[in-house]
Amino acid sequence: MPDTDAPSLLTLYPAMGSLPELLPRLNLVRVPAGTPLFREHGTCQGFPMVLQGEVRVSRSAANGRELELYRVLPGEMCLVSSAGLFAGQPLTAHGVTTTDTTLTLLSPPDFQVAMADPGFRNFVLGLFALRMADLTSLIEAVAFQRLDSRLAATLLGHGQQVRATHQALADELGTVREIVTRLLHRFERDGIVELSRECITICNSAALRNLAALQTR
Amino acid sequence: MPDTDAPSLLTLYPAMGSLPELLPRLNLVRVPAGTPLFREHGTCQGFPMVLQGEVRVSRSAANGRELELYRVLPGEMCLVSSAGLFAGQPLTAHGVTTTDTTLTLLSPPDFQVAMADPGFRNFVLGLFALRMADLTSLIEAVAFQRLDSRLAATLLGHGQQVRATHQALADELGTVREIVTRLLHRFERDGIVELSRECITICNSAALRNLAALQTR
DNA sequence: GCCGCTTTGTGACGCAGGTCACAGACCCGC
DNA sequence: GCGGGTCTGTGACCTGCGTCACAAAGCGGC
Repeated sequence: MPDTDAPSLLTLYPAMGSLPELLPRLNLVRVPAGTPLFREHGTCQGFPMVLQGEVRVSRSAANGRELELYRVLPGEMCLVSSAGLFAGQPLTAHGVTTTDTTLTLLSPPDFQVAMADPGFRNFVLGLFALRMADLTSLIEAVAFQRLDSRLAATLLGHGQQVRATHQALADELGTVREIVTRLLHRFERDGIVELSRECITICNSAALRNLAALQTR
Repeated sequence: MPDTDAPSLLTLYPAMGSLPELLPRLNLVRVPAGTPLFREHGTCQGFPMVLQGEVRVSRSAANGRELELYRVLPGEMCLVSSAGLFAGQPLTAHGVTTTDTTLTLLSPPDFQVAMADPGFRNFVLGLFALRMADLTSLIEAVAFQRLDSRLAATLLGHGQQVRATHQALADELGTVREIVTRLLHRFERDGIVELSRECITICNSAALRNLAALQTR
């Protein structure tokens, strides 16, 4: 894992520039990949800001299936978790780091202070807007797109070489392992990907993009 | 349509109490049921606040199917439409009034002014939080619940007598008319509802609640 | 090499939900 | 009452996706 120094907080969160008084109170935390940061029904301590790494936010259902809602990248904040702080408490999702991650937590009172700043305010509102758009797109995908289409899109979002188990992909899509295996083999048969253990190599990304393009079910 | 005077803005939006300077700039608009307020890819003029009535926010897919995202009730604001103002422009949903509706529009500059007030800020953040929770619940429903379950829940949300066409219910659920008809007849056969043209009477709401309760598919 | 783990492959089977192509039923205006 | 509309009913059929119950790889430790 290439582990350079974390880029400075101000680079990723320029809106904090006008809030120098808060900076000393932010202590960075480094956590390894796979650390659970919060889970459903838990309470939320504050507003996580990611400096480096990635947080996977997903929701799991009764039957043990799971579905990824979105990922939090450096320069973003995790709003689902913080959303609990405004209205009814209980979190509706859980978050886990996918890689080694550096983050910091803005306490609720500090958040209030920060929100008094117009720049920070617009930053947060922008994040909210993006998330809402993400979620509605996900709704549309789940409701109207076929799984092969969604799997194609997911693969494209993981680079040329996708290092993931079929189960992990299933959890991302909200389905089960067998289906992912089946679809991947269909892709392989069509020369779109090559498969090996925990590794999917994309051969024909044009075809994948084609599949990913809206396709009713 | 029982049409009393609209309750005062301050009753529904107490957070506006500390912003008296904005009140004179808010002019109320009355629109009839079925008025389209905004559509996807449109731009957004401002932040709609509903005083009376209801706005249905939904998203439609390529194949002509439609899916309701949520409804905006008096005392709320429509955030999907306003979200476009922060980040990338294009709206991802469209909104239509379901009944005669009274609303007012907060212009973007006025919104900025309002957001400077801590009370209003928390009000807006609370709404965002609620919407996010709504949307994630919808995602879970669409991904993991069966249609009979979701239909049951939808019926329960419409009072004792549901006045709606099967097509309208289908649009709410993101499915097609035939399926709704089929499921409703199953409900009728089981003595849960009684059917007549554009009207569904709930006989056994306990059974409906039972159906609506999480049920894997 | 042996053993136990995780990951993958596979085929039979079921079923919810979507599609199509209708036929009635009801409603309203003329 | 007749003819247009919008609603509703229905049955045959298809298919994506999930379930189950396995078997076989590959990988690692000892």
